[in-house]
Amino acid sequence: MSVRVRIAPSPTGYVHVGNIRAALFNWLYARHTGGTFILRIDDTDVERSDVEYEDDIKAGLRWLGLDWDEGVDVGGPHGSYRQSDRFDHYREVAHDLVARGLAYHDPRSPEELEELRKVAQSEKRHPNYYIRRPDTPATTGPIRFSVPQDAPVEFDDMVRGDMRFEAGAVDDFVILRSDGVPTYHLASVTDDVDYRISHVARGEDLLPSTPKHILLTKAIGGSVPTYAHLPLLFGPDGKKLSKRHGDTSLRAYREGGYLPQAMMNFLATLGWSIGADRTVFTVAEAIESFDLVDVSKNPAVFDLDKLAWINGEYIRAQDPEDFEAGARTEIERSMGRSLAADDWERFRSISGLVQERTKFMVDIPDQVRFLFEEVAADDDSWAKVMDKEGVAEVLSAASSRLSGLDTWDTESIEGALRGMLEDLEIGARKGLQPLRVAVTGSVVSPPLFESMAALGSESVLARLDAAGRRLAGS
RNA sequence: GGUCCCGUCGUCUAGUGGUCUAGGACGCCGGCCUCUCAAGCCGGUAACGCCAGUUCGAAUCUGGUCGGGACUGCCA
Repeated sequence: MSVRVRIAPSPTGYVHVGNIRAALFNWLYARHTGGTFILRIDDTDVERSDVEYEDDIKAGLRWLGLDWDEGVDVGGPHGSYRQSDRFDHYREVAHDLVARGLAYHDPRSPEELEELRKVAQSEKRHPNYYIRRPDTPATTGPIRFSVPQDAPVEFDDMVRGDMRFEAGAVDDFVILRSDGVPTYHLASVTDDVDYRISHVARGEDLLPSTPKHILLTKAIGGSVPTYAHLPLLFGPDGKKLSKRHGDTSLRAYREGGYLPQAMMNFLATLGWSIGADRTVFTVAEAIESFDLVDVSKNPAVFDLDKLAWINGEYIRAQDPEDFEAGARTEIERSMGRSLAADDWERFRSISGLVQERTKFMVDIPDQVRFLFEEVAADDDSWAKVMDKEGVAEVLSAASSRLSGLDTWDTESIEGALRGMLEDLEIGARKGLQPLRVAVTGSVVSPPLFESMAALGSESVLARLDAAGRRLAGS
């Protein structure tokens, strides 16, 4: 039997990294087994669903390279792959269940049900002990599935092993709301059956719902898929990763200077390991060795420090041309203008040095802004190195040394400035920092000689001069 | 309260009865390199929640206990 897996996100918010991790595992499993990866949109909650969010989901998947074989946009043999298009079908399924005596209309009010739950709780019974089929049949109210009480529900979960739920612990859940809209349980199970889903790999938060899904699947005559419940992603505080922890939406990382390959790699290490001594690996390698049965049972904390490190690893490993192209995008966006030819050349002459020290793509503009426009030294940098004894001498000595240069390149600049250090009998640290601040506007910058070479003699000399004047004036 | 899940360094994990005085990675600390910042290199820090039991032998098996978590809706 061929593997058919799906992800079924609800478009009720920007796609969460936890859902993306689940998508990744499903995708890896499909690619590893040569199976089919399906994208279905679970938009039964019409109130909260929005196309903007569906677009966000698709954009996120595309960004990461998680291509789907069937589903929204790409189509397939099973219709639209959007649940809101199939409401009539779900209603038929629900009413058919009622006709066969496997489900029933529940005429009780929410208040009555609430009361029953309270009673059950006070008696320390299963909370839904009393939420069962009333003695007298009704024809109005939401439709509940009548949970068979004769046998426990058992299944073998690919990550958790043998699972067993007592029938009495499963409540008669609603499958069709009184307004005729199907619930998640009905729509999801119906689709999984119709689409011939073979494996359902989803978050562990759905584990308690699984017995319901199995029972429903059997009731509508489908074959039960193999389940794999993935460990949840936690925030630093050990609670389910949520908005409270800041950036839980994939979009935040897409816009935050992270490389998609780095994100993929990081997500793959959460709950899965490719081997004892490896952390960084390619997508192809992950596909090669991934299997749902190897997924860990325990929850994983989403560690931003490690993500940042992996991102740096990927940035340094990028092809120089790719890095430059990505950097250009960031720089132009930050500066609000496109780079002129000479701007671009200046950047390219030190791009290798920038690549080595970039952790996030969005940090690039600040590192090289001095190449494109005049930069005023920030107060901290100025106070730290310029308000010191002998700085004026350093500035003028450097200026005269540099202005006498015939060739303007890294070697000659370094030669000139080393000579200056000897003349002044001061160390490199003390003698070069003022020049760095004067030229780049900051105590932190790419290497000085290369930066000067890239900027050009005219600008360098002018900035040294300007710094000297600012020093004299203060 | 109930049902269910989980428990190896701060974090992600390797580990399936002996090769574990528990390995790797991030982080952190120290050093080297060095024009700043990174990167790189070297070294260090730090864990089998606890108690019984099984066994010649347990991180690995069993029971209990403690701790954490998810679910408990006409949301998904």
